[in-house]
Amino acid sequence: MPELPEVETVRRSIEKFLLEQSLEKCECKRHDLRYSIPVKALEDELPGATLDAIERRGKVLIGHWQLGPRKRRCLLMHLGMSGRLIIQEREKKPPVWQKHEHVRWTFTDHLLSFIDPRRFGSVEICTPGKLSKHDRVKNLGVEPLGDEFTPALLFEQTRGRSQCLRDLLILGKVVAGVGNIYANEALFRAGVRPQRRSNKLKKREAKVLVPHVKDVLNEAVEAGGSTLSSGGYVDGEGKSGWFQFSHAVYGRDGQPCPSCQTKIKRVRALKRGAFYCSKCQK
DNA sequence: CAACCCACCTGACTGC
DNA sequence: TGCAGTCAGGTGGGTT
Repeated sequence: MPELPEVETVRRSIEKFLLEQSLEKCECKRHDLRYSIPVKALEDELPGATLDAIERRGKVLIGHWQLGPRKRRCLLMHLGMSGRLIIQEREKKPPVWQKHEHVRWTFTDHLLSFIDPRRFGSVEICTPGKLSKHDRVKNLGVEPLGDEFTPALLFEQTRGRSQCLRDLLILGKVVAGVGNIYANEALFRAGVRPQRRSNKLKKREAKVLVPHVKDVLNEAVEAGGSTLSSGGYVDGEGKSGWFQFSHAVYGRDGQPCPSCQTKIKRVRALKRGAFYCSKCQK
């Protein structure tokens, strides 16, 4: 569900409302998410701490907490397919736990809730020193919106790989945070089919694909992400995104291509849909 | 190492 | 209205 733009939108909500705030308590309703939630550390160690910074690596949110003069911890949060982080103003009475609300952080003025019906998401904790070696972070490719993601890097990384480009983009080893929606959209803009083998990508195609990946992601962040259906993604304040109305191919199989009116096709790869225009994309 | 398949889990939607 | 089948924004483990 949440790809980089959705995670970035949530990150900004958290930054806006929770930075420098002190944590009063943390409660865990259930721990059996994708990885077992460290209940004891969250409930016993974290209260009294201050959220110093919130950063994003790919689709992973990393909260930096100051627990004491020399004690710091990093909280890694992944939203999986259906996860949400919702911020509410604190009322006199704590609200009843929602269905699928698994963790709740109570700050001085706000509540932060981690809600995840499918439980593919995770909440983990580690020390700052071990952050770069953490399982959720250590194998991630470059940030797509950063300077390291260049046509030269993409071209070099496509050599010797036969997997299709859509998969190369979403699997995170080369570039981190691009999911199925934005991979399909960027490939459409670049005129390259999602099922094209990576090692068949030409240098001049890499040159246009990389800026399109960046543009699609930046536009989606500006639009607050994509909300695909009711009950779908919302930002920290519960607001839907609207980039779904700008999708050219994703989820539009059978509908006309916005550029040439040809019917958008859908194929399956890695058990997931890939969408393209057979006329505009080669 | 790379490619591929599958499982994890719940809910929304489609078609009969 | 119900019920079965299909699909979903992600990712890591196992197998070939």
